[in-house]
Amino acid sequence: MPDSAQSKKRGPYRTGIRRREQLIGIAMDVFGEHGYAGGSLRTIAEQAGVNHATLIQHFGSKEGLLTAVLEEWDRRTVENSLAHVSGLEYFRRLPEVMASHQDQRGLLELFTTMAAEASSPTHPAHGFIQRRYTRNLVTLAGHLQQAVDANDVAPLTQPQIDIEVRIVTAVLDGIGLQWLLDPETDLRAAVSSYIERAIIAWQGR
Amino acid sequence: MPDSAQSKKRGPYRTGIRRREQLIGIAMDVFGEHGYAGGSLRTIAEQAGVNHATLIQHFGSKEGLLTAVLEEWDRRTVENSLAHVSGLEYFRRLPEVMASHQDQRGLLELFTTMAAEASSPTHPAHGFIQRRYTRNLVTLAGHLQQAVDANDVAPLTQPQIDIEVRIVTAVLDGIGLQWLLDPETDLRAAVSSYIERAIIAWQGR
DNA sequence: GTCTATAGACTGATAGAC
DNA sequence: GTCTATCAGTCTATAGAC
Repeated sequence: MPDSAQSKKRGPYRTGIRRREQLIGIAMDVFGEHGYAGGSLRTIAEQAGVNHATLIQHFGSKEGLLTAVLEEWDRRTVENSLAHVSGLEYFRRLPEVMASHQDQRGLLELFTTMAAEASSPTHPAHGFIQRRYTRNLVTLAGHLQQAVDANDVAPLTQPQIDIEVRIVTAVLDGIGLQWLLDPETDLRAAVSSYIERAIIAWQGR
Repeated sequence: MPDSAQSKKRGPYRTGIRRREQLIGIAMDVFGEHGYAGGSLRTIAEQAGVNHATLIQHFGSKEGLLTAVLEEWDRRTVENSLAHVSGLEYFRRLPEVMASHQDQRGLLELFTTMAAEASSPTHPAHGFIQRRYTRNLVTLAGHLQQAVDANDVAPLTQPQIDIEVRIVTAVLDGIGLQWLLDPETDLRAAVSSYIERAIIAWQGR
């Protein structure tokens, strides 16, 4: 397991970082399953096999842990799937991206639960989720605009683009929720069905 | 206000019922804003100006109160909007129905938060929400099938119908969430935009 | 029908031993 | 870096007075 050269001097430092990542992973599952208010530090600590005070030591507070969890989630979803893709191809990839969530139910539970909970302005993650959605809409709008510029689809006004990317986002969120509630739901087929029709509609004007 | 004939004998009974309805209404707001785990009986009782023990007396337990809230929400949304409409007309009404939610933010918050929270099988409302979604999908599928039978749209297989109504539901849920996160969102325009395109796609095969 | 009082468990957080 | 011990606060629920 240990690197032969550096394990003795930096061992403790390494284990600290790894422990931190492990704690974040477990917190993701618990927050995803019980929400923020319903997921206690003690529950998370128990599943990790550490004391609940350790969590405070690492993250300062419960809200600090939540922030770390959200940043990790952001990092995974961004780096994960959609780099090096742009324009219409970006949208064509979305069914595949959603289908990949089926292997990580906890992540999708976290996202769905936090987005709903954080719609209340008093929730600790409210600002984070708001910024996250805005950024996502801007990204999607950029790719659709790019498709327009490349003549892959017919021209669209800015308000039209705004509505289109909102609908795409809504379909992804809504179908994800339906899959959580009923795993029989064919995620890929539903998203694919919508995207294909949307692209045809964008092209045919 | 009181019925002249019976008010004296049944007065206390009446106030009990009215109080119960008032408590349910306040609980809807609190659960909608803080979720189930985050919305305490004390907070609800405080906003109602009664003791928290009163809530237990009325509803037996916190979960009993949640059940009462969900049933009331179900009753309102069902009776409210879409009776006496069927087939394609049912879908054409949806943008208007969603737009009407803008006057009752609390109800939409409740629905969104509970649906997400209850995706966890351990949540008290899990079964209720599952049945609610199934029933809704069946209703939508029935109206789409009716449109097919009336030759308002081209024939669709059963799996196709299933996917179509899932996408419609997803759009409604997803756009609702976006409006909660950003009240600038044009609910009506987004839903209307999707429904119109969907109907055109259903017709043109 | 609503109240006070209280039980008993759980919460997030702090201090200090090792 | 992780632990135990403990804090004050909050939770749901019960019992009984009025």
